[in-house]
Amino acid sequence: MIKRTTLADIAKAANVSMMTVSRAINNKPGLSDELRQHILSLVEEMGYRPNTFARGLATSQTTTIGLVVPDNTNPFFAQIARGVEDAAFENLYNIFLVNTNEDAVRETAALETLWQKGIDGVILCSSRLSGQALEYQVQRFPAIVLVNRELKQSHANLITINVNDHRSAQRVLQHFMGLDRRVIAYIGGPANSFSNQRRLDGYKNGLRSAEIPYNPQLVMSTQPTTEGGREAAAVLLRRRPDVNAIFAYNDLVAVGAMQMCQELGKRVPEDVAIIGVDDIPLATIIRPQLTTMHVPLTHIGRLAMRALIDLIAGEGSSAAYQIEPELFIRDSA
Amino acid sequence: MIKRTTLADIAKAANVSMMTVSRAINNKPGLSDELRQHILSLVEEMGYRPNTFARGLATSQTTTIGLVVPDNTNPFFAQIARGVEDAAFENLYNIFLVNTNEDAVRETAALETLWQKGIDGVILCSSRLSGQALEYQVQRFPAIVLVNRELKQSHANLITINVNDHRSAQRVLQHFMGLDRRVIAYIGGPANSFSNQRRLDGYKNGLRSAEIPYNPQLVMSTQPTTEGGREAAAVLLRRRPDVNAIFAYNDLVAVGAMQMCQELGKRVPEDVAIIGVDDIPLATIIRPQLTTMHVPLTHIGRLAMRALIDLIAGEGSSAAYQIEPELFIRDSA
DNA sequence: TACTGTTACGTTAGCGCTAACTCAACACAA
DNA sequence: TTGTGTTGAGTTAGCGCTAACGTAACAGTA
Repeated sequence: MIKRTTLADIAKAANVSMMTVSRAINNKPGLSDELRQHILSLVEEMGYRPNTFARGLATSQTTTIGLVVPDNTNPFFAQIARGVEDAAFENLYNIFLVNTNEDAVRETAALETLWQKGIDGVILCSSRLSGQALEYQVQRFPAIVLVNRELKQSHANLITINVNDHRSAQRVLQHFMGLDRRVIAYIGGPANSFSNQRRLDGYKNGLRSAEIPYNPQLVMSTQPTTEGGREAAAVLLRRRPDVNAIFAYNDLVAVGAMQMCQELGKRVPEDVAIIGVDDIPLATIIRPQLTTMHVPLTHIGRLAMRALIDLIAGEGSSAAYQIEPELFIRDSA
Repeated sequence: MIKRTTLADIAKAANVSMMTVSRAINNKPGLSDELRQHILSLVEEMGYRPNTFARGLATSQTTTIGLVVPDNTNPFFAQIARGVEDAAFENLYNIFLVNTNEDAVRETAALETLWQKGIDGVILCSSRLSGQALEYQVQRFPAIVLVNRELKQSHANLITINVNDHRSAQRVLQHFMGLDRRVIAYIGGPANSFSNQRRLDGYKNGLRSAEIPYNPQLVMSTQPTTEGGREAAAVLLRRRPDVNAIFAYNDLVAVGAMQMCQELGKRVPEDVAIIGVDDIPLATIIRPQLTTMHVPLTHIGRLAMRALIDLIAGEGSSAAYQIEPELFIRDSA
């Protein structure tokens, strides 16, 4: 390991005070351009890099944020994380990545250690915390961005980013209507998921607009995985073999449902039309290619990071972004 | 934001010196159990959490490591990252995640900022750095684990973890032989990839054992994506329509190749047998399910993290782990 | 009794940096 | 000449913590 060059080393070499060096490297006024150039060249030459701990201790600012996701393996969060990381890199921020495994206890523990690290802010995705616990976290961190979650009260240091699930579901139903499908099932995600609730509302709403009565038999709840989609579809098709359209919680569920349909002898999209949500890479890999509500995941990640930076800088203000997904019509519906 | 409780606050409340409190919370000897208990209860009560910056500055130890991957969106790295993160969480470590986008310049920049943060160690996956640049990084960090990359010289603070690509390729060829396939193509990854080189060697070796002459016409090089697999397979099948087995660089390439085969009227596995490497989730989602060399990715991640922790603690020593993949026979071969 | 070790603490100093203040030198106006 | 800014530095203090050393009190040994 290399011994680090410190501010003091530079100061000695330049025969000035540490403060002058500090001003030079932080681009602050108070010294002649000539001297600044001289110091900067010494910095370069001696390979000086500021110690982030010392700086953090002195300023109580790190250029570090926390990114909390249920599972970075899930393409949905992987894409968001990538967007966050890209924007962070461009702005010289570093990110702590933590998985919560959809577990509120682990999520709390993660936020605890992040807080100890004194980070500047958090991007919290699909939080499973209760409203109260979330309020606590919001007021303890300097800045926080909530993705896929809302909060009743607004806070000066809080920004939320949500997909317009309600309209998303309505758009899907509208497309099914255009295809003349009337027996439309909804294979939803975990019951405690907020976006699931909103999509279900949108689904009911869409039915109402088309004057189709809502039938609980056509609504399932399952894990947001292909396996979950398979199981739910199996149960659904046994219960209601006349189903001719499925709106799935996400693409993973949609793919699972699609395969189960095919295994049970249904053709997709001829017999059963299927639409997912998210537009993960798998959607275009699978055959037939999946019709889905495209959600700009990387964009959301970048947006979250930029919003957080503004919040940290005190330039942003409380806001609630709504992301409007777009229907990408491919082969499954 | 909440004003933090400091060591001094606790010390004052307990009417002891800060050092005694420090000893109590760090579980070090030098005070009575009674006093320790009293202090710990005060810590609990007053909600004290040590400031990591101050501690880092005083000890030059963070409990933080860097995880550098080409792209966290790639299921291969996502799985590894998940393993790393899980092991880190269990050991109370935090991880900085950085993407390099397969770009050596960005990789260097990433390592630079990580070094500034004074992290305890790095897990560097599929590094694109030159041997020389890598040597430099190895000697600058306290501890480093290289995944999917080797280094000629060994270092006391370095551990490498590699998949046995050579044997992997041989195993694939052996399986093809068992299926009586003799016109075997290799669709490789980027030319500058090390594992690609090793797999190609294994491929050649496997051919030699079977006394099949090596034919460059049957070897392609492409991007490690489904799109890359599609393109390469299209070219390959035009050039050699008699190909009856394809060994793909990874599962993504295998899936792309499989789809192109099907689109060109070849049945998989009857006309063309296909085997990939990695066993990402997609392998069991796609139909026919992909026969592939299973690589225990999450396990590799956990192993990397544990090895790094040992290295940091000074308990580990230079080592080169070889991971032996296993052939998972499914439907594509 | 004097010496030696052990236990249970306290003191000092410093990690590397920056905020906030001080101060000298000079220019310029009244 | 005196007063008033302005510029370009330096000085001081402290962020919160811990390593290393110091020390008082007591027990055990010869």
